[in-house]
Amino acid sequence: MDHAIAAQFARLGKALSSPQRVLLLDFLAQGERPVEALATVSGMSLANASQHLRVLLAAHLVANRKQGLQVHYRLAGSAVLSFLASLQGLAESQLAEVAQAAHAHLAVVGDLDGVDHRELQRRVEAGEVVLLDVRPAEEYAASHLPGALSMPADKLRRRLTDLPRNAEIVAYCRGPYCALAVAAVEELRRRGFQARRLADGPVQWAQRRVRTESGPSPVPTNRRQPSPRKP
Amino acid sequence: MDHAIAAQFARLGKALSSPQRVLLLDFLAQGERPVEALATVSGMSLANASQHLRVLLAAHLVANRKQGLQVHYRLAGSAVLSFLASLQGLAESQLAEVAQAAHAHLAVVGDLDGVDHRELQRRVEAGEVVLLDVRPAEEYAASHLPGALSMPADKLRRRLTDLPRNAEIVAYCRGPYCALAVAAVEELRRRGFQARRLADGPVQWAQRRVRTESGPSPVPTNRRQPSPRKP
DNA sequence: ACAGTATTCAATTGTTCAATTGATTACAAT
DNA sequence: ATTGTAATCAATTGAACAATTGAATACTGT
Repeated sequence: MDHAIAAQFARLGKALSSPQRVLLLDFLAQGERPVEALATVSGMSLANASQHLRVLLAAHLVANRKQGLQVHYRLAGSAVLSFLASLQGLAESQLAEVAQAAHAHLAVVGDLDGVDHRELQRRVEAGEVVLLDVRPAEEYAASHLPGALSMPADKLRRRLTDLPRNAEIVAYCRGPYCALAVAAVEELRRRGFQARRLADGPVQWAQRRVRTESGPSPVPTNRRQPSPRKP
Repeated sequence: MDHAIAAQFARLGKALSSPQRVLLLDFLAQGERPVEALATVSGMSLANASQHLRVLLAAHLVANRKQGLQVHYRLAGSAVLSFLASLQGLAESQLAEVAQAAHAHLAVVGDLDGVDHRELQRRVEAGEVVLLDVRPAEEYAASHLPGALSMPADKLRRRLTDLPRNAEIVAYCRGPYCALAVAAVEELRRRGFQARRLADGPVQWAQRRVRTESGPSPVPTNRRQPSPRKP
């Protein structure tokens, strides 16, 4: 391999060499976001987030588009998403720290991990399972599992009455390293619901070619029976 | 995703952020090598190569073992190999420079790229194709395609008489970014042989789960008919 | 045109990194 | 024990990087 070509590969490594940029990519895996939202969610100053995004842009890992005053960033393509999946896979297999950290405070008894999404889909459609997407509404809108209800973590408590006590509740969020669904499941169990966490998130869906939908929640703020059934 | 977990992912990115380390990983993808060999082939000083290898070791991307005076390094597992494949895939899809560089001076008319290895294997066994592995002998020994002959690039000229003029010759080396097979094919064509390059190398074999063999060449320096036939 | 907002740019700081050099360790052979 | 060799360590240099700050740009709404 030539030095010049190795340097090109290293460009991608450099882009991934900062924890902040990895964090940004992970958020971008949830869908397109404006700079300010990314800065807030990753805990960086606006200018700093902007500069990190430019680095990712220079590495062609993200793309952006201007809409009014805001600049929306997104992953540069599905290749980036599947690469992130393989990076996470590598980290889990090679870095004991990652697996340990993940399973230490991010696991709940009865986690669904590496689940058969086709079977899950069938159970959702049959009404045996209520799927909860506990990410922020924008991330649900960008991409979610078919049949899932948008139930942002901070609104869960207020909407408990919408949830059935006879069906199993499966909550998911951004992926195996996201704490939202863990907290949601623990809360639900405390309230007497039968709840489990689905560890997969958009990165894993992409890797396993799981079908997704996009668009806003079918039941925005209504107080109706939210469990979707076959017509 | 937590900051601490992102930092773990970034460890891997950091390890890949230097062209020299990418180069080392690419050579290690060919098989286990002692430090000195890696330093030589990558054009680094011994101390420098050693330090880069320690960085890769700290990231758990490589492992080593001591044999006598020498320390032999190898990839830490097959997960690393498949990750390298996905890194190369990402680079090709996202960085126009890579694809361009590769196809500029590393392509030969009639390259086999993304070939069906099962079909290739059949033709090799049927004697319709002579497979040449033009990498150094150690790399051939570490892993090669079944039925391939070890024909290091620097010995090709002396062994031209071993090659058939009626069968097609397919040469491969370290992968799409390796120049050895390109040079070999051009040389062979000048001499009137019917030759093509197989762009795949060990990284691609791993990705496509192509069967490989290891061990020394079946015809070390003999002047015998080297074309392998079915018994 | 004007004010307001989202983002980017530019200059600065302290930190981290890559390569070189020379010294040191670990081991094998004799 | 002594010698030689492979690899690593330690200390140094200059270069690249991350975060902060304040200014500049680009666009919207009025």
